Amino acid sequence: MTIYDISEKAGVSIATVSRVLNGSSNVSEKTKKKVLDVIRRYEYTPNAFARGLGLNTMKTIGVMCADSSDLYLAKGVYYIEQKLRDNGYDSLLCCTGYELAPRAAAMDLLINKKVDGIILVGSNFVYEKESDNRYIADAALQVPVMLLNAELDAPNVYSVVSDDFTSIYGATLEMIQSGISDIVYFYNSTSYSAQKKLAGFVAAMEEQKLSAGAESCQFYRGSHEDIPAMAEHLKKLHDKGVSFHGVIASDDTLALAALKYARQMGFSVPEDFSVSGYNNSLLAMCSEPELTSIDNKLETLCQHLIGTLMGVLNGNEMPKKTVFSGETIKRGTTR
Amino acid sequence: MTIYDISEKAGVSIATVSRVLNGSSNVSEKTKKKVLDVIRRYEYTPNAFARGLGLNTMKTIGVMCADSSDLYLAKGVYYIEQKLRDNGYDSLLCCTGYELAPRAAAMDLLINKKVDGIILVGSNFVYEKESDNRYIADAALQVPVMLLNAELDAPNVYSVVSDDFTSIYGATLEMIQSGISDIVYFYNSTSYSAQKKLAGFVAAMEEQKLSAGAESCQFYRGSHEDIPAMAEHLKKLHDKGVSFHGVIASDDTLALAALKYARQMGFSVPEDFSVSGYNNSLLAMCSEPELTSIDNKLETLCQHLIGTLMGVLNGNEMPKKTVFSGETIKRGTTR
DNA sequence: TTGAAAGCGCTAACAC
DNA sequence: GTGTTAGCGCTTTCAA
Repeated sequence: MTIYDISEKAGVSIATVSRVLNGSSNVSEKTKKKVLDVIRRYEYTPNAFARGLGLNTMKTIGVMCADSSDLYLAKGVYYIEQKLRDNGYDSLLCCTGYELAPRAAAMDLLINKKVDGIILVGSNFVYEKESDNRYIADAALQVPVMLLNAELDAPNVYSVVSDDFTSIYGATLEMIQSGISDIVYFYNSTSYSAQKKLAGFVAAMEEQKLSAGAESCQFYRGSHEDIPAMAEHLKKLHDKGVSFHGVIASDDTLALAALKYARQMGFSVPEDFSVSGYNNSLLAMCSEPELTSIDNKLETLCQHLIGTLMGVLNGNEMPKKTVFSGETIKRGTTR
Repeated sequence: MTIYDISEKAGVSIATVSRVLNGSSNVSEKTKKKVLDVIRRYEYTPNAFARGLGLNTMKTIGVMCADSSDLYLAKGVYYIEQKLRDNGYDSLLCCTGYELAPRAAAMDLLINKKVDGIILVGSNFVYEKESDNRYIADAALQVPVMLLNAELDAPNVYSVVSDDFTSIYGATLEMIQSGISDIVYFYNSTSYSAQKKLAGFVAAMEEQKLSAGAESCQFYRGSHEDIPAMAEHLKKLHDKGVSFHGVIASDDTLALAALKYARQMGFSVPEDFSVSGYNNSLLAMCSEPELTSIDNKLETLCQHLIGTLMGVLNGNEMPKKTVFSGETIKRGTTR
């Protein structure tokens, strides 16, 4: 069933059918009804490919993330998919892992599929080395690229971020003021956002004349899901003679690992040992006591990101960067 | 840059360019190289919409799930996306929630977008009432529909499931044999798969001459993420005078809630109280002690599902239903 | 082995 | 307010 069949059965031209289909105003109520009747009777729906060919868009946005099963990224993807749909767009999902090469390849794929825009979910898409970010700038030559929780200064690239520096800075300060001075910052990423967080920790510590040297900044490399291994990392640190009674984690998983470590050591939390997480994910409710964690307002970020993208697609001038602040959700792992 | 430009620059016809593009055999090595050179020089890539119009496919699969931020469903979506990409297909993601109407709407949308197939991730897509499943059978009239962890007998619908009945049956039996007889089954879904699980529990209990009445089968309605509320549900049950020292949960979240309840009651786990979860998700590692949970081999299921879909798309006869068995991963919450 | 030409089903400029 | 027609960029017969 094509537009020709409908036009024939309705006794009008294909142009009229097309007008009805696209809600054009210049059609008399009478013919409109006539056409609509035929369309409904035959359950006709226009061919999306033909339409795409003519309009050069199929109202699809490419959504890339390292790993859509990661608790935090999954939430991001979820919100974004919802809000895109609300705006009449579909989401083409691409899980790329954390390496550069497959990401660049995925980008090419998306652009060849003629998506109207690309959204990168997660700060890990922006690398430290400037030249590694060429793949983003290149893609932005073709379609707008939106970064969730990452920043990159390039034409047609837009960023919506949470103020990670300030959030971690605040959490660290609070922990210090609660009377703990031997704090370890525990992280597993070197992305732009991760660097901001680290800087927030260091700033707060130094401001309070506390050491924030290599030993207090613990980088964990390994699976993002292997909590026992993360706990083991802290145990080894302790065994090396480093003493600490507080952990600021860059992620709820790492915070949970810190909690596991504390329990293994026989510390009671939060009396002897404090832990602060990040993301305020489901995990924060899983432990006993429940995790103090920083909520970075992911849904707000996503909402804003989609708003910005829609603006860009409509040809409006939109802000290149928007910053929201996070909020500490205090629960049982801090005093 | 179109196929015409390339054909002109290469001094051949568009048909030849098309042949080269599609790896047709009937092109001399010499012209092939000539065309390929031009293509590379101009970085030409064919227009996907035009191609879609001609071939009537853009190699895209619709992936529906209730909520891609749900820990379990997210893993499913993740594996499926990966394996589809390995086979040269893209994933159009649709998060539909748990209601029928938006699901039927999403299906129409996907079909109108001319996806080559539809995958439903999660047992919740199949409803108890037969007529509510018409939306699936209808969609299957247009494209193959694959069900992950759900079953529906209709033409062009294929199921890949884990044997939930046997898994729960086994877990229940084991708990009984460990010396616990007052066991509560704790669940939050009435999907087909959920019913199988429930049946597994009831079968094991009755076989051991234990009661599996209304009080031992606790249905929790409410947010799938609100662990404290779930724990509260069990607390209320206890306050009503129901005594129980074991919980078989249909989900790791519910199991964690049971653990929280046990802790609130001052039970020590697993000495006084046993808990068994389901899905063997990240959550199983979060608690102390870690959760005994049933691994339903999600990745294997997904792998098989995609294999079946690819077979169907290639016109092969494929099995309508495939069953894998689960495996109990014993950790610290059971004796 | 190659080329010419007829679609694929729609949109939109233009004419009436 | 409605119809005619020229694309959009590709695939695929059919001839040569």
